[in-house]
Amino acid sequence: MPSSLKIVFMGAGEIALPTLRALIENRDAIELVGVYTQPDKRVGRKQLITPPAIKVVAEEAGIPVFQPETLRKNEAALDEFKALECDLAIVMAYGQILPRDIIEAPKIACINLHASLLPRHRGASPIQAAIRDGDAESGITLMHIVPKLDAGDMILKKTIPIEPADTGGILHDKLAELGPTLLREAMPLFKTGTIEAEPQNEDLVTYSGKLEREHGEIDWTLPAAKIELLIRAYDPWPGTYTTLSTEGGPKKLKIYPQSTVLEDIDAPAGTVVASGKEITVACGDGALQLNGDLQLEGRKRLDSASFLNGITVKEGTILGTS
RNA sequence: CGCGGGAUGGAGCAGUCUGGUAGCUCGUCAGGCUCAUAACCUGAAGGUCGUAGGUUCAAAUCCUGCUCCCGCAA
Repeated sequence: MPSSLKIVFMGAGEIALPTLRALIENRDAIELVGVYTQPDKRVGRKQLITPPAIKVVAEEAGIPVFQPETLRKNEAALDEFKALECDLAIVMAYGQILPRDIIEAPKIACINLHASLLPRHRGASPIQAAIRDGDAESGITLMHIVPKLDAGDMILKKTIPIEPADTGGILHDKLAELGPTLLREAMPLFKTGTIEAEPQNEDLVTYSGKLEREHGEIDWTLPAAKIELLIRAYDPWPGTYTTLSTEGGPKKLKIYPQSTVLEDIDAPAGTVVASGKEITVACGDGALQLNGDLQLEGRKRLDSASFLNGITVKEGTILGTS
């Protein structure tokens, strides 16, 4: 009788939730001995201490939760991890680079679910990068963890197409649902001990770093098609914005999907060339008709027609840093 | 007490500094024009100005408490 696998799950991002839930529901076949996630952090306007959703779900299921600030050069945390004596460590959007000692601790393997088709888009923002770069498809890759970030040999992949209406948020949710499926297919491999893995082609590697709010500032000198991708890729995080000068001074203007690329418009980048129920902005190549919601700093998010009822944006207005 | 903006007919805003008849864009309804229209013209309905108190002859406007929303920050 094969004893059930002892598993440690490590994750922090929302994308890991369906996978964690699947593991919890599958506790007949496996033994979930611990869940690692990020420490509680101050969140929101009120700066309330908020636990990660992963922690809430794990605690509801009665699974021990660990939230070390870091695992690097942390003897106590390392001993704690080893004491769990797990067979398998499953990592998904954990937000920490694991030191070698942790990687080598599990008896069978330390594996990672990464939200891209590796070797494309290693790093912290693979979902946004896939849309931003105009990829035709994305997916989840299951791989072995090595000390180098997202560079391990690949075990399994699941691919889905990127639809024209997909935003970072939509694709994120689709990929999150892929996690449990992928794991279900992979689990038998670990039980039998035969794991075939394919090395990544280093020539095809791309990286996408952690995104900050400032990355969402629109550079109107880019081609319209590029900006359209950016607006979709960065919704809902980090969001895209430009600057609109008002009587009260320059204000941040958030721009939400969707938008339409128009050809054959010749005007300086950032110029509003049409203003009706929506505004059209000239870009480095072509122009972009902003059909999605707009939101001015301090105001509510509005559909573009409502927004323009109250705030007039005349043709000829220049958006961006003035 | 992290910093800041806001709450005004159904929607979005102006008016607040310098108290004195409630205004704009849109929507709704009715009528007109038109082959026709989401277009255009005319008219109408619809507001205890977030909430509680204070100052005043008089408060959307000045003062104070409270609630809710949003931008930054994390």
